[in-house]
Amino acid sequence: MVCTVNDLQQWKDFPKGLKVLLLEGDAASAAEIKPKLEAMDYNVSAFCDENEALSAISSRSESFHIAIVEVNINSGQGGFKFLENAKDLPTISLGKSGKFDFKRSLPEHHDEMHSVEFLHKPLSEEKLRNIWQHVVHKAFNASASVMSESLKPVKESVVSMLQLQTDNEQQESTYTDDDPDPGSDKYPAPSTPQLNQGSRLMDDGDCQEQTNCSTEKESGEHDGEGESKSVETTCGNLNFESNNTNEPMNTEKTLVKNLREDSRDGNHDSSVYKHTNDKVLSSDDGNTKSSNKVDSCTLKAHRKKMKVDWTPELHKKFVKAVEQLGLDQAIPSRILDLMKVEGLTRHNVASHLQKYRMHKRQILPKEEGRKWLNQRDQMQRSYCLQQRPIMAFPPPNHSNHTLSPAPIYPMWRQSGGQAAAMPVWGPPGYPLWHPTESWHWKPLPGLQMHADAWGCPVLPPPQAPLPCFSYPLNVPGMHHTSAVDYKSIMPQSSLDLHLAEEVVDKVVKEAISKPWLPLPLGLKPPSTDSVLAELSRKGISTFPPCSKGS
DNA sequence: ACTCTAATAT
DNA sequence: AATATTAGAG
Repeated sequence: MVCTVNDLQQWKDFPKGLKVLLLEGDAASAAEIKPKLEAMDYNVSAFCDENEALSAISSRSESFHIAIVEVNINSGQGGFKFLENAKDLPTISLGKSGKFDFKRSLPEHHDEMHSVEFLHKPLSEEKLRNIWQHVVHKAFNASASVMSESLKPVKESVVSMLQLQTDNEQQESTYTDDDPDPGSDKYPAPSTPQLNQGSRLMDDGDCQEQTNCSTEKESGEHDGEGESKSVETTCGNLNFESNNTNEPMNTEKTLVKNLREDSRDGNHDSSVYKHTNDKVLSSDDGNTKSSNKVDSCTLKAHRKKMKVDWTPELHKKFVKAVEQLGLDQAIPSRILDLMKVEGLTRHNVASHLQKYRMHKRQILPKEEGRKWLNQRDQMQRSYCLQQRPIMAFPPPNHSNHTLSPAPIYPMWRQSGGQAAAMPVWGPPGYPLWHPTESWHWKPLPGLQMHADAWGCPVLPPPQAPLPCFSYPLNVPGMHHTSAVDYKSIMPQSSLDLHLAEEVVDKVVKEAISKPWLPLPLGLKPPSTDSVLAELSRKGISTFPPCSKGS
């Protein structure tokens, strides 16, 4: 039957001797694959007849560790029956052609249910070799169900890990030398150069955790989790390293971490950082070369709080939530709600928010100050522009002075107090916003993808599009808005007065504080429409009707 | 009870 | 270096 964790532990030179059932449509391909598997020291039983295979597993099911089954979508019985009946076995489905996504063509219930993986026919050696990982996975699966819920994370990390599995480690043909650690570092990841940068600090985190774990373990003050112990050990021995070069099985790569509120919260449901879409993923931001390690820490996690890995994805969610909330209302709890990331705690968010705000405060005022002067730079592609041309100047060649070359859009400034964070976004596909004084979110040089980390090119949520100007409103009929207000609203214009830009700032300031005057620099006031939209967004609906146009 | 901030710990 | 944790204040 299925391998247990213990089995694995005791398995001397795993995966040598792994018993593989091969069910192939035709003898020819069976004859082709079988030797390959055998060359890897797998113990292969090949079948061409589904029923034979079935009776084989039913009569001595314990003698197989894994099955590789060719499924044939076109012919009614191509392997499905076997799949149905071999649920106990980790089963790899084999697709005839690599040309189409046969996985999708499978009857729904065959999806994840019965196969641990789907492979296309021209099988690479690596893929064949890696099948042992599914056995491991299954073992974890089983133990997880026996053990506490808290082990799920482990299982899941293994799962996701396995999904990443791919072509690596071609070099050695076998794992031989009784090394029970087939995934260890001696198989360096052949990742694509440009992808390398994607690999991130996860490892640090893991290591750190690992440290924690062992420490904690040694202190031994633990509930006698005998089982978990054994798994831990096993985990420790199994360091998978896999690379993702495959069709990215739609899944974002995830290395699941789990979190938990501290004991006083008594919040037990929070443990796992994962949820299909809403998981705290760690990871190489969609990159590759992930060196995933399943370590004891993952287990431990259910005791200790784990660090949240604020990946760009996660951060994006965060930013999106913040923007959706409208900045001034962006408080941890609400953000948390919006993010809908399981396992994430308010604390986590708060902490992140703190950083986020600091960042914004640090860089935005400057940007803001320059914006006005910088307008010449903002290009036409601006999202804002499509609604309202702001700039009267034609785009210049290049501002080679200090000005940020990136288009910055005047944003709505929120009075309300300190943190006047503001979204900066732009049209999709435009590499706007290079945070000039970019806070190195992920200081990987050249890793542009992080530009949007704090970056904000998060598009305005369709539900609550924000107007994208911040020019102080001066609408006919709204004259009660005083210049004093503007000052409090945009105090930053005085910040840089002592700098070289002081002249510019002056102009800006003036424009801000005297909205009734004609705008300098060809600036146009915001349209009434935009103003109204913003007002209504802010719940102000009682304003005198005003005439269109300015 | 929650948020914010700063300081400090990991 | 990035997060978490803590503490004090609002």
